[in-house]
Amino acid sequence: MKVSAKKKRFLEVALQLIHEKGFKATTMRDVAEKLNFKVANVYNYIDSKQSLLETYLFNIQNEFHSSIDLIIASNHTPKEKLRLVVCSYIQITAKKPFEQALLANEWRNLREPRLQEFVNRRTDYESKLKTIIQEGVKKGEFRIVDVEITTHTIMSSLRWLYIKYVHPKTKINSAVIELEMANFILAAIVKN
Amino acid sequence: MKVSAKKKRFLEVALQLIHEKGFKATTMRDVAEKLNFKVANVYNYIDSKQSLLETYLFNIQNEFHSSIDLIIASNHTPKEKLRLVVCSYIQITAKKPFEQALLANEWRNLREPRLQEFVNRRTDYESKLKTIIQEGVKKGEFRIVDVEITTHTIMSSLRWLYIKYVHPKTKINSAVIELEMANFILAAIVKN
DNA sequence: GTCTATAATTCGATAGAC
DNA sequence: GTCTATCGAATTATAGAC
Repeated sequence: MKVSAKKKRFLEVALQLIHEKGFKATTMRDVAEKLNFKVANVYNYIDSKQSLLETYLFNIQNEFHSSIDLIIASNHTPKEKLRLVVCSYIQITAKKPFEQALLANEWRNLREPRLQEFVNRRTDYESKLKTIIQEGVKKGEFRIVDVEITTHTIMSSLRWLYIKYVHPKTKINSAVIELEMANFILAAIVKN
Repeated sequence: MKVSAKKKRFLEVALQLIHEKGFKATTMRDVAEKLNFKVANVYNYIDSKQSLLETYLFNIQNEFHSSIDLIIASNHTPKEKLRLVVCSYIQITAKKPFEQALLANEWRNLREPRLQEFVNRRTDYESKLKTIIQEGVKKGEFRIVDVEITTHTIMSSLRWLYIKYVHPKTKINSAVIELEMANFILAAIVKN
């Protein structure tokens, strides 16, 4: 399915506005105004405001899953897998910082049954990461940690990074960020 | 100023609803209904929906500041200071998990000029933590890290914890969580 | 403190002409 | 695809009686 250049622009503008003001606070009138047309035209591009949110969230969520699935299926050690998860997380964030911001802040605005679907898939991602941690502890690569707390903490520690890309004060070097973050997280749980 | 038991109950119910549904999505009708009276009575307890949000956010923000100010003024080493910051952060979260959730998720709904005020104070808190990290690096207690990234990462890693207290699956032992989190964060940056 | 009634706005979405 | 016009619903907040 082809997406026209106009629709692409619509989706970008809406995404940025929703990030800035929040989903509920962003009106379709806001989006239309920024694109210099009237509200009614919004519905040339989307079915509803809700479906718009769903598009952003499920697309990037799928991307995270594809990425971690590849890593889990690989033959790396848990330590290497964890480093790869961190780096790929940052790469996705770098590529789609606004979507990542929505993932962090706006998913609550989904409605059932999509909300439950989203939460389930997020839990699923957490379980995948948890498996890596667990394996690392079992193999003696990682310190003995509370696996659930550690998994949540690692995920949470990465969650702020979109700010770096949304509001770049200077030119961003993702390699530097990847190194810094991976060092932090690995140092936190790898055995000496 | 005395707060009546009824007002206290009102503030609690409203807080929980705002946490569950989000600030924008929570209507004063929702709150009234849960308290078994009509919408109009809401305004016996508050001036406006906005001022309600401000109350929650600035109260807990002040608590975080009081706490870190004491730690900074102490004679502890940077490493000990960081441990204390982590532990006091968790203690405040344990005491006020719903307010902490608002701090993480709903602050965007503040309006100017209070929004700017809030953001400034938050930046101020970050600077205080940054100072501790910087001191630790300078004294050779901490690895050489990017101080800004590390500060944000530490703060972000703590931000999910309210979930543990809002949805307690089992009886929560805060001492265990404090130990686990402090170990994680200190291991991440303390030199061997 | 509780109610009814209502003002004043805002917003998502549709109808239908061009 | 763009517009005007408008519906219908929801929401914050106030006025005023009891």
